[in-house]
Amino acid sequence: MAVTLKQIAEIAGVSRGTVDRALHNRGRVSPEVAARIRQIAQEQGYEPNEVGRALARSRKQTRVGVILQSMETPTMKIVAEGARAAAKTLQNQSMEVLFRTVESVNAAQEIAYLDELLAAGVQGLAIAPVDDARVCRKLDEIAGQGIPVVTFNADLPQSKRICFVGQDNDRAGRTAAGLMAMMVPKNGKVAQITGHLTNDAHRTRCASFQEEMQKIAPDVEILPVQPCFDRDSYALELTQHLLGICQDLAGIYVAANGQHGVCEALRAAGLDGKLRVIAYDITPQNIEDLKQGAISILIDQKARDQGYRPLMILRDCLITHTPPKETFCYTGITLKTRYNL
Amino acid sequence: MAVTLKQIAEIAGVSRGTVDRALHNRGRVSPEVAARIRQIAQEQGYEPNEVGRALARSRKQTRVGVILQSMETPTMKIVAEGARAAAKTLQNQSMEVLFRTVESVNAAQEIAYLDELLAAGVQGLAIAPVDDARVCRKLDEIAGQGIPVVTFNADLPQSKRICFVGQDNDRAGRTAAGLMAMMVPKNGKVAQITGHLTNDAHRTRCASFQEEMQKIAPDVEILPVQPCFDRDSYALELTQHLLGICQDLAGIYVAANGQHGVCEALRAAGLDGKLRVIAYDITPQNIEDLKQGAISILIDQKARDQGYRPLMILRDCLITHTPPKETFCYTGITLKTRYNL
DNA sequence: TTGAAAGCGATACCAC
DNA sequence: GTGGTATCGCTTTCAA
Repeated sequence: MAVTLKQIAEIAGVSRGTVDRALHNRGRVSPEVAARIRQIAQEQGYEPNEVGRALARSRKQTRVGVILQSMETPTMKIVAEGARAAAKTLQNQSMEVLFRTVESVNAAQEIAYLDELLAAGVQGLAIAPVDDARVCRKLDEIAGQGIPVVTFNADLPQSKRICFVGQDNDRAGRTAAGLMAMMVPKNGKVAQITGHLTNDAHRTRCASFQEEMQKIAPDVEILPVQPCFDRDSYALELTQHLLGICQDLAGIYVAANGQHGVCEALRAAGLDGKLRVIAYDITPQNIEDLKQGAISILIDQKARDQGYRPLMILRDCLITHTPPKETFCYTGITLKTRYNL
Repeated sequence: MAVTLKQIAEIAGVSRGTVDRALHNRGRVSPEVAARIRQIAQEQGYEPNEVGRALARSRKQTRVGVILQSMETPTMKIVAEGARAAAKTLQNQSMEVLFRTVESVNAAQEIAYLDELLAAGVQGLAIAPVDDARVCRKLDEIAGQGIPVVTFNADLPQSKRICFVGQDNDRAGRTAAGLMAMMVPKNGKVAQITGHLTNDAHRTRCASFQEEMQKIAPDVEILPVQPCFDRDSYALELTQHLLGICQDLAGIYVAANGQHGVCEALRAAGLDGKLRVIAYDITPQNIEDLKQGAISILIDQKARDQGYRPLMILRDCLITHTPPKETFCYTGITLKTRYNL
């Protein structure tokens, strides 16, 4: 059995309260006594029992808020699951988590919920933010009150949030390039379809893909980025058009939504499985298209972690006063084929 | 705040002890009272607080043993890390974990350690077993005493272990095939290098690879499996020989150790990065060869999980009396390129 | 069959 | 500055 506070107190000939204060720098301990206690703790290899701590802390509940947007999307549903799982774990500890979810993209709603959560007395916030200046300002205002804010899934880098949890789109784009380069023949052509040209994540995924492809596979011709506005119907048309004008198309990089449109176009042309398609996110539809061979490889963003980790970060901030080590807390990039779903 | 045992006791007008006995079927409670208590718990949505439980249980320590073999290998070192991490978490709860490690493959040593742990009074065992009939018999003997045994990393399927935690070699082989088929040109040739023809994992990885390749890429010629006895030097020679006799070699599947030998041969021939190499396990050397482009894709076996999960399974067995749901508890198959390490 | 009470390890508040 | 003490939620004797 590991040594406990009580044992250290006995060895030092002081009370447990004093040991606690000394070891956790809570003050009100004379320097000499504190030093001696720390010395003993060191010698005995004292490590606080997290279970005991959690239970003791559970009298003083701390309350945090979570705001999720685009709840209708499959990815955000997984993110939400992760957040709920975290909330459940933390409930057993000392944290209460208040959820607010918004459908699609709605800055006004997010701001309203922020006010609501603030009024409910939350001491920390995790938010999947809409890319909107007003939301950004609001977050800065909240952060100014000393309330830690964590962004997840999407970031507002210019805001005063303490950290961001989500995908590294630059690496994701390069990962896609690395795979594409290994899968298409020299002198093949590769098309890029993205969601919105104005979306930061989408832009980065394409820019990095393109840059990396030029570096590692200069002989492969990269066609210009085509936005499909995250719509399958547009993606389908775009793909059909591409197939028409470009005989030697060897691969399609789908940086955002619209994946199924691409797959349908390929299927209609009898080309599914013949071209290499790299796309993002494990959604039911994508899984289907992966299984049927239309999508070659999916790049996944560990959506569950994106919901789970922000709450753990808030716990560390609020309970153990440990700020996150990194401002950018990237969730891993995982690769899925039909064989390792 | 969630409802507690105490609150339920108040509502039911009985003591906490009675509620506890009723809800956890510990007996010594009249059926009517038990029914009423369960009813109330249901209504109130009672869920036991895991932190409270863990703390209360920590007075009665339970002891388990872990035996690791082939400790000199990079993979097993990672497995060991996972086990140590689990031990640390469990220490805060109610479990003491005794470790025994053996270098290379040594059935006699494993058996000696099994006896040692038994003598130390372990109530559960996790073991990375040597494939040896005596070890198998010993495990059966232990299981016969009612001590749950979990195998990990390698299995003894014919033994009475309650479950196995490790890689699904069949799926791993097929995953490799899926990738290889997408990366090599039609009519290319693919070589297979394995460790030992007698090793079950190695054999399965190759057989499944081959079977799947024939199914999805019948035009690709698969060369016969060559064992390199897990040695880089042999793998190097084998690869050089292959390159000599086979001009249109497009890929090499390395099912076991010897990866670096393959990479060196390719490098010497100026072919690193030109051929597709699929290999197993994230080891420092493999990471290096992946970064330098000699290895195309690594299939990883989540070695950490293989050490971590067996101990959690033992905890569930011994503390909450929840047997594992699955006999084969496969750790995920993850794919790594130089971009998503 | 039931209740009362001690205790797991840590925290926090209140006296002194 | 320091010690004493109640408490978190649950388990487990020990009496009754």
